[in-house]
Amino acid sequence: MGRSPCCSKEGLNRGAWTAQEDKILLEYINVHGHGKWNRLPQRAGLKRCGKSCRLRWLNYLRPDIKRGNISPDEQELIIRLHKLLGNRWSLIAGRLPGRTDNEVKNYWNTNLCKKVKEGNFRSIRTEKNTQKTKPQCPSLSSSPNESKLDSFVIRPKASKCSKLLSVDTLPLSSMQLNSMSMAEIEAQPEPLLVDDAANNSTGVYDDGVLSFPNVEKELSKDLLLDFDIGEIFLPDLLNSGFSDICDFSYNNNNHEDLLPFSNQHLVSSLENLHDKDTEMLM
DNA sequence: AAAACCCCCAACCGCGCAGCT
DNA sequence: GAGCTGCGCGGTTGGGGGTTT
Repeated sequence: MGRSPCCSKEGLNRGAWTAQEDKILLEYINVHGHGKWNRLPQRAGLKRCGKSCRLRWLNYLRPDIKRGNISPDEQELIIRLHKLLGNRWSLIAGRLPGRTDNEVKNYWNTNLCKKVKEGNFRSIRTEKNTQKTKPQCPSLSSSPNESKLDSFVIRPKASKCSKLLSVDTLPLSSMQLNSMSMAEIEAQPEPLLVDDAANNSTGVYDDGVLSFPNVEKELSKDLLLDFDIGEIFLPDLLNSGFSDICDFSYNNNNHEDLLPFSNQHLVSSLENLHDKDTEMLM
């Protein structure tokens, strides 16, 4: 069938953006907001396609972008999240305030992948754990001879989530999980769906922010949903049971022992948190 | 000094999903 | 349900700056 191009290529600028183009785009977005990217260039008077404008805004012009100097904590988090999620750059970037998926992806491909592949990256927190097996780089392990299971990466269906999980069910470490029988795991309570709670809660605006008091009450014990993402997330995450969950080896062949329950929940939570973050930015 | 090589990263491309008609 | 549009994602490319020979 084929898909029509997103825009006519004729007469459009390509390549690096000029300061003038940046200025025009910024001014337009400051006045009109972003969205409707396909119509934006025409309205703003830019000779660029909508996709290009969107990318420029998301990866470069957005005011909350943090550029350069990826900290050791961020490095470690990227590695751990990549171990868990694979090349889900947007999800990984969603856990790194101010970082874009493009930046995380580039950073991984140019720095961390090599380090991880060579085994050069020593975890800040696990320096003392000397028995780590050498990790592999899932994104590059494309050799047909390699078992796909060698890079144990959860790849949940990439779809938008409208429900939020209560993390009550999450703080099970891999050690806890590994010591549980499947029956015990299946007996774990169903996660709370925030949609359900929201249905029973009236939204109120406070200083222009929509909130659901009942829901927040329910979730106030939920550490992952209650933190200040920018300041608290990294240390919290690195010091939480999350690290334990991630501390499985790429080379672990006993994949049946890696309980999908915990990781699937974790991934769902990350995706949901990502959605929540996105909503908060809107 | 200049050519060759390497590396980084901004930008592009194609595809898939969601929502609307 | 089909078709279309808008948007987001992940893989890839190529320009330009830095380093080596």
